Amino acid sequence: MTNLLSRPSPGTLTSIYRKLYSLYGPQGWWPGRSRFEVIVGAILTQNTAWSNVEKAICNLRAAGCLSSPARFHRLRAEKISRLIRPAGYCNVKAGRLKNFTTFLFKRYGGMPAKMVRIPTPDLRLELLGIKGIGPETCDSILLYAFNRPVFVVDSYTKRIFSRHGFFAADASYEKAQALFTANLPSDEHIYNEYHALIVRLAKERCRVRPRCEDCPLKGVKNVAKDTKR
DNA sequence: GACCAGGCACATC
DNA sequence: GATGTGCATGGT
Repeated sequence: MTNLLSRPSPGTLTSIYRKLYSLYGPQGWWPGRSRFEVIVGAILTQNTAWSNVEKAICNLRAAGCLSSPARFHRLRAEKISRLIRPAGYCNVKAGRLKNFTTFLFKRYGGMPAKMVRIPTPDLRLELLGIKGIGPETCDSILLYAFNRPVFVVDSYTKRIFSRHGFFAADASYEKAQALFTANLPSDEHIYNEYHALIVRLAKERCRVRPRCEDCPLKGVKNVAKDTKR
């Protein structure tokens, strides 16, 4: 019971990573001045272009709302909604941000730094328990705000790697994630760059030329043994 | 005017 | 469990 179409040859995913890294270089993810700001960005970027998230974050910064979680937590949802308007879904996201800060204060006294001592699997479950934080947002927070070696699977990753036969297009989040964690060293730096590089690749090429002949992934050997679906 | 963008929750079947 | 829909704005 796997959605994997084939098991990649040893080193395949590493060589793709090297290829992308040599092509694009370090991506410098995640832009954010604090753990809290990274978390806010992770929620704001749900189904939203980062350029629009930046506008919302600028508004929050200018209003002094990101100087501390406490400051943010005191804001009313209506005010947050106004400030994050450029990021879209402002009412929904204002609620989600409030859900997170409510959790943060109830569980950790409003201090993200206190979350660093929690083991990754436990922290993951806690975050997933917050309404508005799904697998991708949760893993983005773990990786980019807390430097945990958790691979983030987004729609680009699914689209690109299913097209190249690594897993079925309808593979679950966990199955897709397992492909990477099982075939890469458990290294926060690699996961950080890999995800960012996939996004870069998708934005730069695949949207324009979905079947481009010079795709960087083309020619990378994937296939060892076929396995059942 | 259509489509897409660094998702998620909820209702329905 | 799978699928469809609402949520919203800004750029191309």
